[in-house]
Amino acid sequence: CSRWEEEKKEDGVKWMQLEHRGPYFVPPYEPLPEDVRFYYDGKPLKLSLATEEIATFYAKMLDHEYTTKEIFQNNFFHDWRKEMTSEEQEIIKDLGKCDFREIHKYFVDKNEARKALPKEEKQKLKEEAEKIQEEYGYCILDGHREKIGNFKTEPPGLFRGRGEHPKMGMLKKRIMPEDVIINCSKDSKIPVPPEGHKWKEVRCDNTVTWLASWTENIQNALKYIMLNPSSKLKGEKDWEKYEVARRLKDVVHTIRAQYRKDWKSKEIKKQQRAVALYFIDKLALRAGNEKEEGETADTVGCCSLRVEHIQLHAQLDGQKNVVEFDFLGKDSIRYYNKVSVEKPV
DNA sequence: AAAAAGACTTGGAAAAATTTTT
DNA sequence: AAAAATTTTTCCAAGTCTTTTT
Repeated sequence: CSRWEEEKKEDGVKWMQLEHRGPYFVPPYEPLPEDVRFYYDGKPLKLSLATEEIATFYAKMLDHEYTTKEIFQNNFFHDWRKEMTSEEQEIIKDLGKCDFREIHKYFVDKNEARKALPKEEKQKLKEEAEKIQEEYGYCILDGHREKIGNFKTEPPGLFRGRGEHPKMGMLKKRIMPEDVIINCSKDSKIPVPPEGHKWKEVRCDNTVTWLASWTENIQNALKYIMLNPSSKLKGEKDWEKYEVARRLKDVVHTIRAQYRKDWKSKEIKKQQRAVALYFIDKLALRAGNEKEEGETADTVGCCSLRVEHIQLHAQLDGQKNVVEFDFLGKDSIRYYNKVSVEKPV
């Protein structure tokens, strides 16, 4: 019996049994050695543990272009100050007077030391990582041992949006067991939270595929621990997708004919839809959804294109009827293209 | 009906591992 | 053996689409 033929489940039900060990938490912060110092206004200043940790996030990024951006600096400094003790808040009032260079150097050196480690030391580290992978990297789903995609919680750090993101530099907080919702089957061994902690919630919802989730503090969005694409659940979904594509192949001619007809429609909506469909088909543009302004970088897809994103030319570079696109798409990737289109468009 | 929340997929960048060149 | 180039893997923000709430 092939894995594809296992009994069909009820509508929406994704599994009957799910057992795992919960997410693997990143190790706690290790304080800097005494001789690695932070300087404020030229003088060394000993920081509290929490403040120091956040300082290291910034220090590690010192040679990254992010740290030269004003939004990044402002967001970082604002969030950093929030976590300082009141004494620290009294002193540290200007990011320009903060000197992270010694901390930065410490991490650069540390990285190099790690690279130069003797071969057997490296081997040992590798084996330890594999042990963790064995323990936390797999789950039991309906009797099969399946690989998990991301079994570690995301480490704390500074948010790096893509493109001109208004939230770049904000503090991404450490995920605690108290933030995490565990999803597993009732009869399974329920994962044990780390010593001295408890889960936010343990639930048994077999209509979803995630094993654990938490709310991330930057966008206030949910993050999930899910299976690896090689797993059965994902594989099946993927297969469905290709099935849809296969069916599409048979009707694509009809769709193309329909939208050509709709170009001449009297209804403006129909016309717009037809033109959009044409661009998606011909240029493989993304569909494009609505989204909140100011919360994210300003990017668009096909249906959210605005007039300022295109220019029309009856004649350009020896081609007729050219549409010139210029906009930021997913991840603020610039989309720039000139296409000659069929006349009515 | 609209808006918000939830659940997944996507894909680029960075890191790590591996191979090739010097 | 070191360095450089290339490939693979990991990571995670940012999309899309669906479901739930208002």
